[in-house]
Amino acid sequence: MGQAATIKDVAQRAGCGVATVSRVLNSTGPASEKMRKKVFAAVKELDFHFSEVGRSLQSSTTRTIGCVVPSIENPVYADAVQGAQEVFLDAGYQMLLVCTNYNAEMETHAIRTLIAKQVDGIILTVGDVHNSEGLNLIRSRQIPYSLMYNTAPEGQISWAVDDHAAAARVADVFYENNHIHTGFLGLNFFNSDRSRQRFEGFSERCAYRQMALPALLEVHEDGNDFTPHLSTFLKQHPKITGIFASNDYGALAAIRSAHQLSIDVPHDLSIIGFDGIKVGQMIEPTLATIATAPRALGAGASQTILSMIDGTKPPDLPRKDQTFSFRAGGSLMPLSAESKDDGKVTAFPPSNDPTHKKAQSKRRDHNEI
Amino acid sequence: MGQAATIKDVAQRAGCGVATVSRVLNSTGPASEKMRKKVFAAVKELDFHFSEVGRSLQSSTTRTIGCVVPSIENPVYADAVQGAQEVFLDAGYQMLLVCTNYNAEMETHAIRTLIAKQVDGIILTVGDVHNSEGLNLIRSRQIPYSLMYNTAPEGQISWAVDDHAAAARVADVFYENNHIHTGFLGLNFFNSDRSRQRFEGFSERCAYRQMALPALLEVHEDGNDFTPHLSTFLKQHPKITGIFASNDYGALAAIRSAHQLSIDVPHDLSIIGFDGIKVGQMIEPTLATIATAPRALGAGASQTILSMIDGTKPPDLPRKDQTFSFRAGGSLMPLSAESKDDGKVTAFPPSNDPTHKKAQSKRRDHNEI
DNA sequence: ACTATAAGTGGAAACGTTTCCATTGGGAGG
DNA sequence: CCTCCCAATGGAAACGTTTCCACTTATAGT
Repeated sequence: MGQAATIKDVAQRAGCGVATVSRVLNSTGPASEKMRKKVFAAVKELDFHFSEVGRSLQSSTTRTIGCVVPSIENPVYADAVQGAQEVFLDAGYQMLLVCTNYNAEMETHAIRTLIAKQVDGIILTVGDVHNSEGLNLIRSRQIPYSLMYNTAPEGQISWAVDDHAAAARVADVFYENNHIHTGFLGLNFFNSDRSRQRFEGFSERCAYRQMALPALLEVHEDGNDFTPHLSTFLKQHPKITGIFASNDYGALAAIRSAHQLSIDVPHDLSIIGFDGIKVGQMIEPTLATIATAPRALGAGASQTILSMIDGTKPPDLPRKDQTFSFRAGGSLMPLSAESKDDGKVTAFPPSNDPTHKKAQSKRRDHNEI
Repeated sequence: MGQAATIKDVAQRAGCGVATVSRVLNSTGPASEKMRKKVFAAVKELDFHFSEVGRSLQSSTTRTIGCVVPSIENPVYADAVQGAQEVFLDAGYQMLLVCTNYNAEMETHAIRTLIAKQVDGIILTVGDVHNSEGLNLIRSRQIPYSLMYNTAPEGQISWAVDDHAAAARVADVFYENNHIHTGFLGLNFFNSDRSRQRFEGFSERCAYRQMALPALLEVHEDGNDFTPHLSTFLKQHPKITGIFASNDYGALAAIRSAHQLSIDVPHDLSIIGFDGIKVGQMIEPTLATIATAPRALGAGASQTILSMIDGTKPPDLPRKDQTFSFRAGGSLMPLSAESKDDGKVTAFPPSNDPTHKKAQSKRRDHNEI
């Protein structure tokens, strides 16, 4: 079995021209039964398979899609990529995957190469949607594409969670549970516009609800040394009873650090995450969070691209408020309304919750250390 | 900017032949300074980039690698894939990713297509390494490949955790901590030879240590209803003090279910997981587990393939006992030696641990309900 | 001044397909 | 028996590269 057989070998073996072989194998033209038999026999004997490269050159179509995401170590992207991949695979496309590690240069280079490889479409999450060289290339080349997890600029399509609205929803939830003084835990705050969007949405709704403006605790991904940061933060902002973390890992880290500081979650401190990773429901306490559907987003983006390719009607984008939902969990607990000591409106009648009082004093103890 | 410019357009614009353009751009032959200037100018004006498709056809090389894994929703594979991808990207290769969802048919089909696309190499995790049609195809075509996470059959290369030895190590750990009666929690037991290998390694070492043979609790991925299974299992095997879960998610689920059954981990029941996922260290109690290095495995497999391609010396496979390490965690606690009531050798002097006694009685209460 | 060499260049073949077009042959309708 | 048509077929061009080879020109050595 030396080198792979080509269509010429088949033609020779079957005693016909290459055109006939092509027609038979692709059922794309007339052929006598006799010839068909001979061709199929030759194919079997030679174990022939078409070279997609030759095909691509001729048809200028590769049945390959490019996918560019920051990292699949983040399960949100991993799920989205997998969702996308399944849709493409079903449609007969394979997927070239590139992880950029949040590096703009890699992003540009990867996209350039994808274009050179003549992918039929690109699905991507860029670092900065308003200033992406790669994205510009794609657009100028008129290659079908869909953004993912980027807030879509005017006239562009993006399958994304509405970070702004979701974060606002978190503010509502805190409000409904009488948490007036909150903090925002931002991971990669300056590296990811998503994190910033969440802070913005959260802050605005807090203001609208006449809650205290959230205090910002910005942390970098690297640290296992998060506990001292949290400690300092809570001392600086002793009134805080709830923390919104910009993603679930941040929320888990916060729970863990709180534990180490003898701050009980949720009695002393409520925590809400973002993303809805699977593990959030497998731990104790379960994580209150914004649940999202990464697979569905990935699948949607894929279908959009497929429909651009074959000209069919693209799927409707989900309504913005359907891109997420709040998922209750043990890390969030209502505060008795009495502790709303800041003169704001009282939405719920006070309830005497001894647990909470104890929690309060505990916190105070801690802060006075 | 209509259709993409080709090398012919450049040649025409620069007033030379295509051969010259090719030589200039690839620095693969002589060219006068004047011509070089003209060519580069033309390239810039036309925004020319080589078509990789045309190149591939001519060079029968695609600078593309195939990657086949069961699923990247499992962070172990996600990390391995990302590790592999980075190495390939650095070497100028991109990666076609296919997730098979543990489906043998998809596996075969995907591999067939990858071969048709003439990938320069394939990195893969197959369902059954002794009976994989796709793997046979790859081998008969003599395409550079490396297995990942499959125990390598004679003469094949695989970057994998030594499941057997790692599981044995878990048995040792239980033994050293005086846990003599153990259970094995197998996820996807019949779907994954990895799970089975772990059970085997664990059982054998238990036998060698003269511990009780582990009871097998087999569960399917689907269930949130794991708690009743665990309850039944523990009633049937009341002596069990330690459970080895075939992966970390199983371990987390076990901890959670134990919690719901008012069984305290680790006081009433110790749990050890497998894989060492990141989140295992972010929760309370932290998860004792077998830590593995998926990124390193993925990177190693990639380098093996790269060296097969360019004929350089491949990296050495890690020594089998270096593919994993035991990571201590709060979910495992030593048992006082006194409770080794089954007449086996006593490796450690008894220590009066009141906590443990309490735990024992608690468990008994539970079992009698 | 004349050759031997080297540098610079372009034409054309090859890679593996698909598809247009021309050619052949046979059957049906006149 | 002669046309006409259509089915069946094969040759060849085209897709975008690289590379072999042949050709021209200039340079240097005698």
